[in-house]
Amino acid sequence: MTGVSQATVSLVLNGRDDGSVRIAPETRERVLHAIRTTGYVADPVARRLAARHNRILGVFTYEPVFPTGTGDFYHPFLVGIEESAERLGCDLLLLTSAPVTDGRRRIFHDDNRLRLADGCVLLGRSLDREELGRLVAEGHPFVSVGRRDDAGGPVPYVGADYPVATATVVRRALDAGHTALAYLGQGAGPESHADRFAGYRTTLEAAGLPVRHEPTADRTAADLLDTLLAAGITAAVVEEYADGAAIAGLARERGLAVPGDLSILALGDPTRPAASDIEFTGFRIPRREMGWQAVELLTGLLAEVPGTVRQRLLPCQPVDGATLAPPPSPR
Amino acid sequence: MTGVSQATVSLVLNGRDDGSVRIAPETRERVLHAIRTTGYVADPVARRLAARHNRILGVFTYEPVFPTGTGDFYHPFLVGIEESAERLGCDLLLLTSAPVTDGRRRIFHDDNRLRLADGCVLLGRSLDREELGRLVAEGHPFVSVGRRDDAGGPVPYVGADYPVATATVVRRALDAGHTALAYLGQGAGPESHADRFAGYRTTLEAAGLPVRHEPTADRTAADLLDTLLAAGITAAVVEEYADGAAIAGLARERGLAVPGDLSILALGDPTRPAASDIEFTGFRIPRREMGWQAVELLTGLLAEVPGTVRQRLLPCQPVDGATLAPPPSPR
DNA sequence: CAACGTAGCTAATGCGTATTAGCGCAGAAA
DNA sequence: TTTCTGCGCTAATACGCATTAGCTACGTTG
Repeated sequence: MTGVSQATVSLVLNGRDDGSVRIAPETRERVLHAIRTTGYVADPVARRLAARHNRILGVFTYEPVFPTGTGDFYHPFLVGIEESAERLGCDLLLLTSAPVTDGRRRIFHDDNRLRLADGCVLLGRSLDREELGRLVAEGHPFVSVGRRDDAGGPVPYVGADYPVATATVVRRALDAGHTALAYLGQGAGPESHADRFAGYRTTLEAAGLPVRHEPTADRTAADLLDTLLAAGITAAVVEEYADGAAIAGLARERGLAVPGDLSILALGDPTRPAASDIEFTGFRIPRREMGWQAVELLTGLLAEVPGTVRQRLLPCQPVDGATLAPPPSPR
Repeated sequence: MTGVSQATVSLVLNGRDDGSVRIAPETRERVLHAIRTTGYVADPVARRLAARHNRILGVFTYEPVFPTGTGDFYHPFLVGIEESAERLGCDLLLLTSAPVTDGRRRIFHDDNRLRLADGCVLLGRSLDREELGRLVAEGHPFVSVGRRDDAGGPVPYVGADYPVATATVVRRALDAGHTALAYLGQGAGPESHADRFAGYRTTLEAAGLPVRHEPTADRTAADLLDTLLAAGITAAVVEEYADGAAIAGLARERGLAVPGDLSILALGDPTRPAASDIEFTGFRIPRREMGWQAVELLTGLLAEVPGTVRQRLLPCQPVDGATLAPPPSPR
């Protein structure tokens, strides 16, 4: 159309104006005009193949991205991710094709489109350590949403500061007069659980109080409640919101007052749908902010911005709630 | 590693076994072994460049994908889209980079990654007709979630059958004895609104009743309620759930009974956050199913499956609700 | 007038794969 | 022995762009 070479079009298209390349303003205008009238857009695939990057960020989740069963726990993360991506002019590639093997999605399989993206954000309660290690080893740029232990190298992440948030909540209980507390949940396994428990443990140890821990896996609310009451526990620190809701509901059914007879502290937002109109004392995970910063961090890594902090812990927001009261006076 | 050519690796990788190509089982095994040990994965970009498709589906929304302000109205669509994509082994490319011009996102801009995907799902209340026309004209495979009028050609879509759903709701009101109804909302503009109004109009006309219509734009709930009462309306058919909630709330504040004094029929789920504990009589939009089928249809188009129905209307699910009662006996 | 510089552009190449025509070779047929 | 046949594989090319060395034409300088 313009009698100009493909190279020139490419140069104009990319607005190359640096010292090494010069295009006559008149030619440039002619080409731009042709581009405008034809609506020509460079093929993003070829572009990526040649240029090695394309402003596409992968998003991998170990659970469905748009969850139905997890009470939309992940939704706020994605809101933050999307906002940030939009601001930075990036597209998001949801790696939904990852096949489920042994009950979980796998990043690495024989047709993964991971490398189509410049980098990748990882989301999920527990990431597969082997896959994480491989990401590190192969040098794929990525950021985890949620703190992760090293996996053959430091893992870049944007996490929530569960130790501090949990410690703060526990200290509130101590300040209210509680001396018999128990941690309900795994307290181990995924970093998010271990971190909570660590905050709980150190706070109680510092106060010289016993560190009680009740696992919840495969136990009924009734069993748990019985155990707590038998042990004289006055404040339950629950890892999972849903467990807190179940116990609170049951306690009230039995005529016990929450928090009058039993205080309940929830360590974060519901990850499973939990029907409850109670507002629990505890904290909120800055999910949107975490998603937002994860993308920020990832693009920072990609641009190799010097001085980028690769591991960030964000503070959680305390929630006063209505489930903490002084312990009942001993009978 | 195996002393074999790149072409052979490609053939093995793609499991080519058809008559035209033959690989000795032994060689094949050697190559596969090398692939396994090195964890080699073909570059998806180069693959796409050469093969012209890559099982990536674009998702374009005219509002943010993970909405905060729209009360998650779009979320169920995305759940369906993701489920379907996962089942089909497709990844999703969220076109979040689309810049906002004149208050809305634009598909076509000078760096759109649209063509990176094999096809595209479009989501949003009202799609830009010009852009829609261009998609059709340029032959981009796409499917709209929600019915769309032709745009320089038929638009493939998976929509909700608003005419029938609305007609059904209105007929319920007629059966309950109402003769003074009014439609509250735009009733025009986006197809979804026009379709609702069409269902309303035809039903009333068939019954020989007047077709009243009150626009809601820029009007307060008080103004609307006054107008309805002054006109002796006994049943309000509201396009927007949130408007229904506002009017119902206000009516009750004023001591009116809903539905005793005024029945309110909602034409679908909330698109704006609406705090209301009322369950409105009306219908539910099969959002998840729509998303699901949109992806199905799109992959059908891409595979050029013969006999693919390109325009589908899905039935809405009636909701009995608690806001329809016989009209009050005239005073 | 020759050597040199510079602005403006193009030819050529690489990115990593899929595809296809066709080559070499071994065994069968003549 | 020669010709034929089909199997197993490879060389070469296309895909559409970004990049860069280098070419041409037109001053400029000594």
